[in-house]
Amino acid sequence: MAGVTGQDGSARADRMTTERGTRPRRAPAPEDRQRDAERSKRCLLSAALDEFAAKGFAGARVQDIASRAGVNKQLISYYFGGKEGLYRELQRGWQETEAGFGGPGTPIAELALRYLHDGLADPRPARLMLWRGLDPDDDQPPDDSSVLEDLASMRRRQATGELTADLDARFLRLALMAVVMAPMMMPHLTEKIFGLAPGSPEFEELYGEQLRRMLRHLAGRSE
Amino acid sequence: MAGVTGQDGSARADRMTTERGTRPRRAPAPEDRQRDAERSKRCLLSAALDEFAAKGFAGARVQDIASRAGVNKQLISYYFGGKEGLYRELQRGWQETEAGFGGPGTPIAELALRYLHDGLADPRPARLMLWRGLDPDDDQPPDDSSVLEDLASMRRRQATGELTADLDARFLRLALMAVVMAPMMMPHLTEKIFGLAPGSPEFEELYGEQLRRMLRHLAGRSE
DNA sequence: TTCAGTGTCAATCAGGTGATTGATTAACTT
DNA sequence: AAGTTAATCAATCACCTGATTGACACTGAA
Repeated sequence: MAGVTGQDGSARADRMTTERGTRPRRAPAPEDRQRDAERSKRCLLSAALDEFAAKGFAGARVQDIASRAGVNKQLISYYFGGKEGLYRELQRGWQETEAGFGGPGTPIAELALRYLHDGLADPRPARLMLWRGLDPDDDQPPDDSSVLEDLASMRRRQATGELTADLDARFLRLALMAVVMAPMMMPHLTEKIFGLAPGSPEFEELYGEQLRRMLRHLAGRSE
Repeated sequence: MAGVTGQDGSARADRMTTERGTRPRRAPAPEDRQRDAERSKRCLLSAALDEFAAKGFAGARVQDIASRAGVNKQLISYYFGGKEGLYRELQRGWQETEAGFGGPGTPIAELALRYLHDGLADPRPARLMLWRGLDPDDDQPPDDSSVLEDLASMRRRQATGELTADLDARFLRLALMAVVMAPMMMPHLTEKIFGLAPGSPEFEELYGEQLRRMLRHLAGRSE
């Protein structure tokens, strides 16, 4: 984290004397303008996802987030109202893009594999969720709708015979989620057990196939 | 936890003047002596388990641990060499009592239910483990032996027909663990899905039965 | 009673935290 | 060209962290 600062007085002086005189004054700069609030926000959010996912809220340091984003740490207060605001914004933004466990027509195995793939490719959101779940003073938003939706979807699959009706839909929902997320939640243990890095293609291939087989075991009779 | 402190100057003065004069001088106090290093250590360890399990290492505060234990926070340094030493000691002590996933003759369902029961009754060790797994700069001890043992046990069960040979033993190990631990790892979500507190007897009964059924689905043919 | 050793604690320390302040400048408007 | 606004940052703030210090009382032995 030491070499990323690069924000001392000299650099500013350079810009003032050299750049200002060199660059054409009337160039608004299409993509690489020096000052871009949106880009700064984006960088901060991305860096925050990294840091929070890696160390949790209590363990993350705003200085590290700012350094990673390449901006001054004060911007966190400026744009998001502080560390906590940034954290909240992160959750808000992710919840919007979350598709829910739905997907009416898609086979459950395909859904699970997609979640597995996404989670292994970028475990940050899953880890963030885990950390939130562990943190007692992290007020989980109600968000009942998507849960109910998922349960309805599960029951539909049971009615179709895609999933066994022998098991409670709620159990199926939680258990399936747990199995899919296990490699992201316990990467150390996973690697120790499988001898493969959870992020490697080999692992995804292997685990995905196992997931498929497990779901076959949990299928209803008519399928 | 607020009333347990009782460590201000006045209290000490009281003890000095009143108690010393009142209590018989030659009473070594069998169980409730005021100064008992072992008891202090025990209280600190218990309080630390509470705090670390609840907030993780970074989120826990030594002052809170000391207050909960009813002793001065300096004792943490005195007995364990600081916050980190206490954390390590906690892990060491727990690892010793951990029985491993073994249990040769016991049915796998019974083992799973036992783990479920223990975990629901006191989720602290499980949560601590979770937190350790999440924390990147928490050096997990190798501890390969128990993992290998568990895998061997799984394969044995597959050979017996207690578990299907269709699935990889490694997958079975991780998946089963994930499903058992899910309610402890995601208590909020669990309660939202089931409408029951993970700690309630009703939930344990329900979840346990589901676990049993799932294992039946994953049983081999001969059983 | 005296005396040393251990258990305990209040006071303090140095370092790091996130937040605030005020100044400076890029980008835009007139 | 001059003025305005928004974006950025260095410096500083008050606070809190875990660790250290130095004292002191309880305990048991002499």
